[in-house]
Amino acid sequence: MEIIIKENNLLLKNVKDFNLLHIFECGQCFRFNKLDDSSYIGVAKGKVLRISQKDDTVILYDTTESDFYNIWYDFFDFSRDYTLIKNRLDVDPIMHEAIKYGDGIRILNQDLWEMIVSFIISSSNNIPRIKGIIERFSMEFGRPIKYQGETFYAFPTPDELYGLTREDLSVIRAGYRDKYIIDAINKFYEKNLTCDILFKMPTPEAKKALMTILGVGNKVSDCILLFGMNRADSFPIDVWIKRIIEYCYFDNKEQTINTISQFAQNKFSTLGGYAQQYLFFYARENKIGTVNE
DNA sequence: CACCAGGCAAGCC
DNA sequence: GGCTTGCATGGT
Repeated sequence: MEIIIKENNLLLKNVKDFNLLHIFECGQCFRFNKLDDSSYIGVAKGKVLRISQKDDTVILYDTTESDFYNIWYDFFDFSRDYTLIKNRLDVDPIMHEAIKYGDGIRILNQDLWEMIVSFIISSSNNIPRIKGIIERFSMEFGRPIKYQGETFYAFPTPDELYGLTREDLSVIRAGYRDKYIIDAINKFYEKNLTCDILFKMPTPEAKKALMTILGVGNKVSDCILLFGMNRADSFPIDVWIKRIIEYCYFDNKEQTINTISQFAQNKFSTLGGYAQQYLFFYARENKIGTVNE
């Protein structure tokens, strides 16, 4: 990868295993949106980023070299060799197809606190509405950031949120999940649970700790581990993953979550998280296992 | 009008 | 322990 500074923009040339559309449409990130020119804009790590791609050239707009190295290099997981991951996961015709279809997916390293709240909101919900709730949440309680004459909002921190009541939260229209968000705020504010504490724990222990938060169960904790803590040994099983695994590997017969979890563990081991993203994207975009499939 | 959406907690047995 | 049910809201 070659880095070129051009006016206020940063050009990355010869970028491998990177597809902006797949990265932002595979359901891992709720705060980036496509513009008319098919670039993406969003807020992460307290900054606004606009980014575009043409073939193997990626442009980060209005970005300094130091922000690239300090923030976006890690955010886009550029240190990881996805060619190696794809080769290791290419173990059967189904995975081969899913990897080919979702080529260029990367698992972003997003803020842990943001992932906790975002995936609490995600439960029994659909992606457009999840994005709406998170956007209102940030707009109401987050710090404003000016960018090109427009105002964006950072994801609010536990300190900024402490003391909010369910009534205060009603403006974001999260439904019954508001009490779960408040429980997460309290646990973080009281330092019973912090990002530092969680990062120091091995995956099974971190999962247990996360599940002490109300509204964080088996699936939500796996998403938090995968998207907020870089724990690719977790394999979140939602309705889509359950459906595609049953459809492709179990003759479309219903299986328990435990069976599917064991199956993924045996098949993908420590790369389960990456396998999950390819399968999720493939299943959703092709409506695998649904009536219209 | 039902039914569903990146599930979960609480209440049963 | 496992199984069932209610849950806010908005889209189809």
